[in-house]
Amino acid sequence: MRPDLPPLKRQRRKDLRPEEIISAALLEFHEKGYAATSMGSIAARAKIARSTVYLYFPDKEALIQQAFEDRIAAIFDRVQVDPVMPDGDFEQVFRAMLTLIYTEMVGSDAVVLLRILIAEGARMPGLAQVYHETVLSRVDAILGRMVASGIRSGDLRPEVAAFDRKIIVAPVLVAAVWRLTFDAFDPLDMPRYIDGHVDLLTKGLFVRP
Amino acid sequence: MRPDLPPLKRQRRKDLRPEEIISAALLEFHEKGYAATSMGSIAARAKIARSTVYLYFPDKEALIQQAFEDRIAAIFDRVQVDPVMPDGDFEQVFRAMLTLIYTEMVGSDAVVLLRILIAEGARMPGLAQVYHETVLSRVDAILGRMVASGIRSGDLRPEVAAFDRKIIVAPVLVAAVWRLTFDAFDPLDMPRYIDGHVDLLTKGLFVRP
DNA sequence: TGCCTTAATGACACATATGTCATTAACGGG
DNA sequence: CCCGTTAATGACATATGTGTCATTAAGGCA
Repeated sequence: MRPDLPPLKRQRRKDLRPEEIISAALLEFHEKGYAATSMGSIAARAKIARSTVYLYFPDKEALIQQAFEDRIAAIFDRVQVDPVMPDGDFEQVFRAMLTLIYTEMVGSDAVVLLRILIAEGARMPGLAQVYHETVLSRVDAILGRMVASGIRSGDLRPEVAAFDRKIIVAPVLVAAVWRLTFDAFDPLDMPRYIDGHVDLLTKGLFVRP
Repeated sequence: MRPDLPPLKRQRRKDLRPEEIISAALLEFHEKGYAATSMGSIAARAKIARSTVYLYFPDKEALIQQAFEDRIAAIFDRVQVDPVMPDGDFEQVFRAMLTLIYTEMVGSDAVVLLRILIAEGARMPGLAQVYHETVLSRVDAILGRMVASGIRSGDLRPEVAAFDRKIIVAPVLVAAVWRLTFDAFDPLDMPRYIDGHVDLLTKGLFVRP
């Protein structure tokens, strides 16, 4: 295991720096939180001088803003499916969709973003807005189309159209928060959790014969 | 309107200070976030010298810990009902319980605590533990009793017993987070939200005839 | 009223963060 | 191969925060 200690004399790579800095920053934010993280520790993690960071980002807020836009774009690139799923078995459709959201939510940078957003969102409207416009409104729109289609096909109760659709996906967010905060001493049983969620949803949303 | 500027020479009141400091601290935490708040600004808000704070709390972490315990106790003092509600109309029971949780959650210090918890919980296990042991496990226990009773009476589907009960109250937490973060530019319609939540819950939890 | 306990204060020594700028050296084109 | 552009650096000036301690004065009691 070669220790990367040989300090590998200074390198010039203008185009790679931003991404490296963002990655380092998100790691630091994850460990210490946004407010408690200094530009110095970010630079250290990226193995560059602190002043180098200022070459690419005017300050910490610009950095987190850029990080948000980048990572959110990455998530949607990865998912990229616009689930116009078959109108067939709606329970299956919901389960598939929720499983997708769960896996995209718990793994990856999305959780870190979420935590920063909750912690600092009120003081950084830019972040909240980006997140709202991209992630939230898009998810809501997709859900809206699914629900409308389900009602048309007679699978879903018409009253569901009036729901605030945040209610439908709320357990996902709670699961994410739980893993961030309480999982250490009261771990979440994900399969059981998802089963419960789907069961509650379908039995609640579907017209009973 | 008498300006309270006349600096009202220094007062000695050992017994009132802790509460005053905690209140000031929570206001600061709410505005700037926990990590970004300094002992100095807390002292300023409480109108005392910074060094006076150290007379009562060794550091910021001890202060927030005490604040948590105090405020959580206050919430339960205020609520204090152990809802062994009538087994009659379960939809009404759920609605009453959820309305209670909603009002206790959105107003008051509970939201500030929640935000701090999500932001810093991973780095401050003490906070997470207090919150988990008091608020969460108690709410879960109450819910558990309600569900068991509902199943016994034949109102609730037996499968509900296997649910992770966090799913049932998840929309409450989402509403709280939403108000903290997105309400400024996409306000939450609470009555409609609660209606949707109750409707989803009951139609999902109840045995259909 | 005047004294004494001690709550409250202001200042000190130290630590950490920010943003800027003159200097250094990587490395690609001539 | 060397030289010029410029990415990268280290140091400086400034700002803000922490924790401690000797000093001050509030206010209850004799």
